[in-house]
Amino acid sequence: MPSRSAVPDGKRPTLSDLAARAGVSVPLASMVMRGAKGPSAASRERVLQAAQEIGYRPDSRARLLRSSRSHLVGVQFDLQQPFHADMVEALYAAAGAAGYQIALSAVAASRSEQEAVEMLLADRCEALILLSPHAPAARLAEFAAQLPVVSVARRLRPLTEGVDVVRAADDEGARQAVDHLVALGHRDIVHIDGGRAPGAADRRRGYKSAMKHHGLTDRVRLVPGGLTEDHGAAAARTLLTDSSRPTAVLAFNDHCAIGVLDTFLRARIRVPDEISVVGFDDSHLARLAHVQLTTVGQEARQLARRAVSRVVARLEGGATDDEREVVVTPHLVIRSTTRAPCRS
Amino acid sequence: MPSRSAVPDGKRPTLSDLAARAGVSVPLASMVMRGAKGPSAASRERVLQAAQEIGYRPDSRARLLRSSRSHLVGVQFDLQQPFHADMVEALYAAAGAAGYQIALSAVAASRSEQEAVEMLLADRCEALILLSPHAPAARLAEFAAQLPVVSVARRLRPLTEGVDVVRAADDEGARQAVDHLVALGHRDIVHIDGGRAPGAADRRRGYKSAMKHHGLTDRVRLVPGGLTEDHGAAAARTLLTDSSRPTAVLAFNDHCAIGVLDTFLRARIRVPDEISVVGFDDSHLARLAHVQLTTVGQEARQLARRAVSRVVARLEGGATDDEREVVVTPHLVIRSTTRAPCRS
DNA sequence: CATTTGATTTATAACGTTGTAACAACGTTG
DNA sequence: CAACGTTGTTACAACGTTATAAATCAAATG
Repeated sequence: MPSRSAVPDGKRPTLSDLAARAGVSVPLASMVMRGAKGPSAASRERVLQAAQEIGYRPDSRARLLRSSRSHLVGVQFDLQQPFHADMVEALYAAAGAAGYQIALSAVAASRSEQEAVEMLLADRCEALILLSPHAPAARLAEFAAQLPVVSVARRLRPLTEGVDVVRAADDEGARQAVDHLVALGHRDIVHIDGGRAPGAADRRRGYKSAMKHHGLTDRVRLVPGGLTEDHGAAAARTLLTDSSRPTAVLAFNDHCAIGVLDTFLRARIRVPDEISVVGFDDSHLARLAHVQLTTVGQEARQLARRAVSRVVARLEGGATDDEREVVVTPHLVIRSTTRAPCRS
Repeated sequence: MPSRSAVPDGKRPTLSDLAARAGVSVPLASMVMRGAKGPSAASRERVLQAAQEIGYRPDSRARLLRSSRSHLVGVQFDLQQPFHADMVEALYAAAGAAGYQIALSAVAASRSEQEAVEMLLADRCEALILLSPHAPAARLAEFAAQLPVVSVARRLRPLTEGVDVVRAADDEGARQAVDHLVALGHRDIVHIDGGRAPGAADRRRGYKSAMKHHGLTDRVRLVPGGLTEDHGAAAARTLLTDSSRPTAVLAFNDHCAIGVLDTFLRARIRVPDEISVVGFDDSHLARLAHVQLTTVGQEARQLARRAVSRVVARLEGGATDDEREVVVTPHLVIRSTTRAPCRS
């Protein structure tokens, strides 16, 4: 059996191995390793040198155990949602900047939110950031009784005690999309909605209010849709068999928009020449070279920053109640699926 | 400020809080919580009751610190790769079944593999499972000197000391795709390759050898491609401007195949009526309702199982050197982008 | 020279858990 | 009745780290 490290017995080297090697005391080695001020330049040098030699790495578990603060934020995300991937990346950055670490726990078909959260709690996280949690508000409230909880992208109404919400302004996003289309000259703008999905009601409302604002109340048209390509494709087929075809479509999200695009492509309807399509989320789907979907961006970076700063505020005592719900303004990402209608 | 738990001072309840509440000693409470045999039914009842009341949760960090074994496997994955999402899900299941837990560490544009691994090591993982690692073999070898390392989907040649490899048989996958197309009656089968990407050489080889096996050596045709939709689209355009168009295309991966499909669709070439397309990976892209791509499945579940059992073998001493490289046979998933050619 | 100061370093005690060994309390057995 | 298992319980020490306070030492002061 090959040796696993520079320490004879094959165990992972500890602070006392390090201290012994450097010829100093354990606490001093500790101070050097965590960059505390105090040790002289010479000692620091010796310890770091020794650390290099024996391949010492601090054991974060022991560290966290000792200090009452763990500076660890648990993040629950869904493996299959591209938007969550963007969020997790942004969260790493935001948390790091605030001096916190992140513990990931994934949700998937075979792994429930319950399991995911249990694990984060066992890991001694100081706070939870849940991406689009599906758990009932009551369960979230239970967690919130133990530690700060932030729900990202899932709105809670009424505001649940102790659970902060950070989300995009879905209504505002839909409004921006409509404004953009109207500015291009569109009037017959259809919204394929998301039914009972989180955010769907807001997007519907934003769509309607924007149409009204542009004096197009009589052109408002909702087609039942959903979250998937299939929903989009089905809705698009409905539009095709229709006598009066709209000149623009605002889909519930990118997935749905992709289904719409594909159906149109197969039906030989050119996008954006004959009809414009707008999605929602700015997921990586929208950015695919052959898709280049105009879409409403959710500003993952912003959402992440706000979620983290909310958590930090709660933990470090700067939380104010007027920020229990943080709403981030989304912004339209204009790509190649929108253009002026060929004739108005 | 609202109270955060059932314990007065707002701290997370510990074993001694629990023991005090239940009127027993700390070790006894510990035994109950970890389900050890010994405590009487009455004590067990009392402790569990108390745990319920004060919302006690074992602190996994303290647990792991105490016991020399952590039973923790670190998994490094790429947030943006759908195939990794499938693998992570399968790994949770496989590790759980083997009595191990998983610590996730993500790689993304703003987070390097180096950082990801550092964090896993600090977390006291006993082994690493790296999904398609890009780090140079030398770095992997360094890690392997400290703990068991498994590289999934990235082949290492020569076999790096201490690093196990678990991967799909890329050549066999390509072979299966060609066999399927030939069985349908295709003879002019083009391969859009992946250049220098991991696995590309094997897929190329499998393609060529299968063609040869079917007596189609003179029909072998390679078009330079790559990993993205753009690469596929570019290659497809090359094929379009060509005098003799093939009847089937085997793309390097699903992304590439999607680019091909889209280009054909825009050029009014019907798939699979006029031309068949096969992808590679069986990522969620292939499963999209409007894509339904015939593709070579990588068997995430199998790969995960083998990776975990490899790790367990190393940790528990059942490792044999003849399994340093585990190759899992992929299997073709036939969907709607392949069909017999309209005329041979 | 005794004493204070400031800069380094160290001893000690935690953090929350679990393994080991010891300890009661009990009925059994020779 | 003493020795003996059982069964259930507990004291104690450890895991690797860090916070606190105490100790050391050189230089600077009175």
